[in-house]
Amino acid sequence: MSKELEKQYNPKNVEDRIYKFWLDGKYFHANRDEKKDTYTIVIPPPNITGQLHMGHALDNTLQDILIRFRRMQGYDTLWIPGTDHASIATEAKIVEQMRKEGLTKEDIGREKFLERAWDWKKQYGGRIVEQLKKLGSSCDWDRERFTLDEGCSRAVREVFVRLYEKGLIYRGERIINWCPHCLTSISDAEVEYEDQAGHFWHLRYPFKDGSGYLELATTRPETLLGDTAVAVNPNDERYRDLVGKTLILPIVHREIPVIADDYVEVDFGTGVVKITPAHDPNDFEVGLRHNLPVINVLTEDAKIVDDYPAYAGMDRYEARKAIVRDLEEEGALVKVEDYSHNVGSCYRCHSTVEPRVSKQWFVKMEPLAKPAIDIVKNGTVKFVPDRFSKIYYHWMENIRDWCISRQLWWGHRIPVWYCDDCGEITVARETPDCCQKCGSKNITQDPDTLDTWFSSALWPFSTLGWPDETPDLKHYFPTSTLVTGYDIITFWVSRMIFSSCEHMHSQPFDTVLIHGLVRDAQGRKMSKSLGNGIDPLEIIDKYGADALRFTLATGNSPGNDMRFSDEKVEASRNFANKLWNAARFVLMNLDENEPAPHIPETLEIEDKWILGRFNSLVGDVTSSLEKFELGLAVQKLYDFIWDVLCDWYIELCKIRLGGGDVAAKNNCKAVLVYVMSNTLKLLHPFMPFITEEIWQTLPHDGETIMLSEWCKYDEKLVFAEEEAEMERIMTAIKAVRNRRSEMNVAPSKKAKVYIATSYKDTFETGVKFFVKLASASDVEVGDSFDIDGAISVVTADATIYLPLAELVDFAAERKRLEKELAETEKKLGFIENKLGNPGFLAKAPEKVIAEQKEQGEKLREKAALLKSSLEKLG
RNA sequence: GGGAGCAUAGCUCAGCUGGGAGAGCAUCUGCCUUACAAGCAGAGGGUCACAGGUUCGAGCCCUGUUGUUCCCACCA
Repeated sequence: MSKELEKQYNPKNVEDRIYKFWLDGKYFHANRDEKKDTYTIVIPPPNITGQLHMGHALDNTLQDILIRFRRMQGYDTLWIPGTDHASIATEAKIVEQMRKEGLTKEDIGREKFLERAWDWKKQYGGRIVEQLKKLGSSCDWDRERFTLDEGCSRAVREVFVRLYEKGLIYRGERIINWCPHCLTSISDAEVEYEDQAGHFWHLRYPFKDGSGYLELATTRPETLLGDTAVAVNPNDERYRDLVGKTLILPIVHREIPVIADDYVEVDFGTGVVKITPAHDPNDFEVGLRHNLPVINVLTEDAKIVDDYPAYAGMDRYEARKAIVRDLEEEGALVKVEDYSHNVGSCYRCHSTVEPRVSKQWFVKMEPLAKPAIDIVKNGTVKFVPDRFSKIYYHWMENIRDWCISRQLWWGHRIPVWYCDDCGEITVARETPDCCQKCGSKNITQDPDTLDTWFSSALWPFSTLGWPDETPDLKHYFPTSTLVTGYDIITFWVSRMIFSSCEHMHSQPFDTVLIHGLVRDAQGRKMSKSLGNGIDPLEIIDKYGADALRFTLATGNSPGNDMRFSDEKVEASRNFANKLWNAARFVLMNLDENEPAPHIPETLEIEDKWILGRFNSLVGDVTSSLEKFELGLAVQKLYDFIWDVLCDWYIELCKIRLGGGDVAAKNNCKAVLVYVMSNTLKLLHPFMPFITEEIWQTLPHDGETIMLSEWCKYDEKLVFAEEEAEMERIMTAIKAVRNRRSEMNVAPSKKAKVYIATSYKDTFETGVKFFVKLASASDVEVGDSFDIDGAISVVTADATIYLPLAELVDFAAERKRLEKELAETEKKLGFIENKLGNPGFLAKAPEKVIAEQKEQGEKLREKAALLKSSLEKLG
């Protein structure tokens, strides 16, 4: 024993070693104990392209806190780690990598491309996993999964086939969001909208019969090439007679009809809308209703098609300029206005999305959404904080069919084969060798892959072995808590919920704990383009993982964003150091063969006080954690360790530890070890490394703190009387310190202290505390004293005299006492007012009234003592 | 256009089901008191955005206003 610790805590000497110790001990591994209740978390799988950022650090810190807490509470805990193949993001990276080599996807072909992608995964997929370990994450690495691994792929195929067979997956020619840069369709959720400055071009389309023209406005004049009608509202008096007439489309000189449709707003613009079914979702709908032709004028990469020689090959914006110029020449341009409108862009590459008509696979959402809404409404799945369920409902209630096919190569290939002979579609779990209808061997698999979120939607059960009925699935599903940011509720959380309802007939998890974004010190979103991102690994390197975790947990309430700054991490680092030094103090007082933590038979008042305070802490921290109030829990721990344990209890212990009474010394050590060791347990989920390191050096039972038993609130450790007594003493000590400080009396200058009080026993017990903590040379306790030239310090329980006559300015002393009396009487006034209010006495709870009475009594006593002190001053 | 969050000490934020406001950092004063100067002991600093309302009592609940951030939405 008597291990020496360094004077300052150095996480670098500790963290990697401790993490290896945990891994070697297999402490993270879930052993599937059928007798225990389970607590399960699945990690939001980070992209294999990713590097650990502050968002991950926060997300995983919160998960690790919860999982460590529950593990110590005795649950059979499982935290499943894994990564996401991130089809669009990864493919973009590989394409970019190839571009630098002068290669394209088509150059090397699908097979070679996928080889490259898997190489990428091998090379970089493990990077973020290693970074999660640096953070201290206690994941069961033996169960690590990947969304594109064998098992997840089986789950994806199973789900696809099931939904197809139920008629919930269909293929259709629809207008979808197309990214002209990524060259793939994307879902509605993957489009980000923002206001952009643009223009409103007012155009006139002439009637074929020469009877004038219709004026309309557009933000995208280039789409005019694909116009197949012009629409007005059927109730619009101005245009009623014109419906059915024929217009000549400028430039193109195609004949198009004037149609009537409710979609057109009478009051907006001229009340006339050009209809381009191929390039606008609304126009597409109008086109369907009116059987309009769909004329596609743009290529995949958003250039004008060859059908229009004048503009063929032009980029959409180039074409816009050219067409506006030509419209002007033709006299069809009336005017141009500035106009700000909402433009959608790809969430991955931020190119402006192009609505495009194409054949895609969709999931029919309405039947899936209903049970998913119910399961939240009936409380089976709870959002924390609850307000996020509104976002969820809103999304689910207005949901549209989910476009799941992607024109990408990296991902789950759609399990659909087309027969080249009979045209039949074969949808199968296993790769078929012939057409299910005609038996032809000439079948070709659909070239597309599935949306990344299709596989992550199955994550809570695919990672446990589904579609097989594995023991893990039976034991650990449904999972307990999902921890994630509010930014992916629609992308991910909602899809896991409806997928689980559909395939598991149960909730995927009981609680969704939502956290906010980690912003920079100025409150800006951390982003690559701003270059204001803070690298968690650098922070860990500089301050340690515990300090980072503590910072992320502190002052963070569910759902709210937080700001991150070095100053905050410094404060956390200082706290770790404080704890470290408290441990050093305890250790240097221990002998070899010190017994394991226990509460001794004989307890002094200060022991009962600290045990009582500790016991309350146990209750507070436990209930806060159970309510997901991690920020509150960590604050309570900070306050207890620093203000209660270090600033008071350890100081008080020095009296016995420095004395000659061996029995007293041993009792003191026992309490100290007990409180320290158990406090470490409470702190362990937040600061796993330092708590393990210290716990190991203290007397302990068991191999590791992370498997030690979580403390329980104990009725036997309630010492209300002793706590009250200690508070009286502490209040008096603080008052003396305050007076001495105000008078600039150096701590080295000791003075005798006279305590006049009706709590004589309490203060007799406290004499040694005054000597130690209030610079007292000697203490005398009595009913009253009459000392000339002393300054008096008044609390509710005592008047304390300090004979520092040479330092006393009596005029100032009088002033000070008068001021304090005024303040006391003011406070007393408030309370007496309240107690004199019949409404208060009639309606306030007993407890509150009693508290107020007690407080009033204290203030009255204090006022009386102050008055008598003033009288004595003369 | 709809919805949500936030507004508390100079700064960053806590404040659980309503009982008279807290922390960290910063500032000021004194201390190397043998665990810790990444420390110890003190101090100053707030009509809890504004205006109403409910209540014996409001930072907390209700209504409105202002500022701010975000989400959702097919007005060309």
